[in-house]
Amino acid sequence: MTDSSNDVTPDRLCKADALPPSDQHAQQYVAVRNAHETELLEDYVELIAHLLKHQGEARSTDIAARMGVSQATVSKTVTRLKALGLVSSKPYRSLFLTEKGEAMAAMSHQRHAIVLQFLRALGVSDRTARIDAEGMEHHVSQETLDIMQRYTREQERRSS
Amino acid sequence: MTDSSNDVTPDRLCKADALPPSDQHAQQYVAVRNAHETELLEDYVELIAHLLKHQGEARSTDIAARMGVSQATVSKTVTRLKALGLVSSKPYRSLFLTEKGEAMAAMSHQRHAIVLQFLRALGVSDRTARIDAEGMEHHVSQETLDIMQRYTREQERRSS
DNA sequence: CCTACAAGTTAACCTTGGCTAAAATATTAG
DNA sequence: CTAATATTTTAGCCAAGGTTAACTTGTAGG
Repeated sequence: MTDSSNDVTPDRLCKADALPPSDQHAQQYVAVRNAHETELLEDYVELIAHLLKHQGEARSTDIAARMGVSQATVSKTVTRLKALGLVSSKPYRSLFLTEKGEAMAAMSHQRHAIVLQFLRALGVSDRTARIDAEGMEHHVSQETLDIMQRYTREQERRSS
Repeated sequence: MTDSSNDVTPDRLCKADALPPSDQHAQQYVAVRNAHETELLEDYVELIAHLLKHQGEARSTDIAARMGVSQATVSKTVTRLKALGLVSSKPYRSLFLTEKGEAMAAMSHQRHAIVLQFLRALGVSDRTARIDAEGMEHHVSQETLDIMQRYTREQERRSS
């Protein structure tokens, strides 16, 4: 029995609780896995962009400190970012973003900002909002982002 | 210069945009990495609990289909779940949750439901809400969950 | 100028979470 | 009961993202 639709399921137990069909359900997990793949890259370029803008320079040391990892890890990840054409740098020198990297950083930063502002508008404390936004940002679709942005604006309008 | 607080930063460019201090910033990423570690485990136990409840049985085949991975992958992950004391099973037979596994499944399911309902209450379409909830659920703190739940109830009250 | 220290890189290792292919075990049909 | 089919497990592979330790390169001070 490969198909689970013709089963002797205790249907009395479920209701609105039912899962979507297998293939559709699988796509959800696939989407999450895909998000995971780019997550770290996005965090890096976002952070690099920020450092470039606010410190004038993006150094491995600072990235390591901010990401909470060792410099060796940064070095390895940067190698990957370079291979992907997101970052450029000369050996032992500080980092720069390619156009592609900048584009990704801008997108990522915008999404991050939308989620963060939304959480604050909802009433979440600053500390928590920051942590949650960091984790959530990569999993929020455009549709939801639009709705969040609308909500935030609505809240701001009211409190002014 | 290890400390980045005494820098010649172009401060005119920032504002509300400033990053938190390095150590605090690092904690955010650490939190996300920690969440990632348990994410998959939670998804598995949640799914197993669901299958047990709705199909009466949790089989590797179904899990593989629902998660969108190969059976070999399921087998390997289940080994890990068993080592962690979340799942029990005899070789070549279907799976069960330990008490610990059931507790985790219940928590995870509740969180999932809160996030999903919240997104729907916000006005996100069902399809998108499902996908986003799947990705977001592991990154939403208790504080935010409480606020989401309150919001959802508020919405439901209004539309009745 | 050269020496010490800071910063970046490399090497060797680990775990997780995927995969395919092949082997072992159940189940079902004839 | 046995043969075909379905399911589960195992083995061997890979990439990502961590680690520490050792090495290289850059930068300041004396």
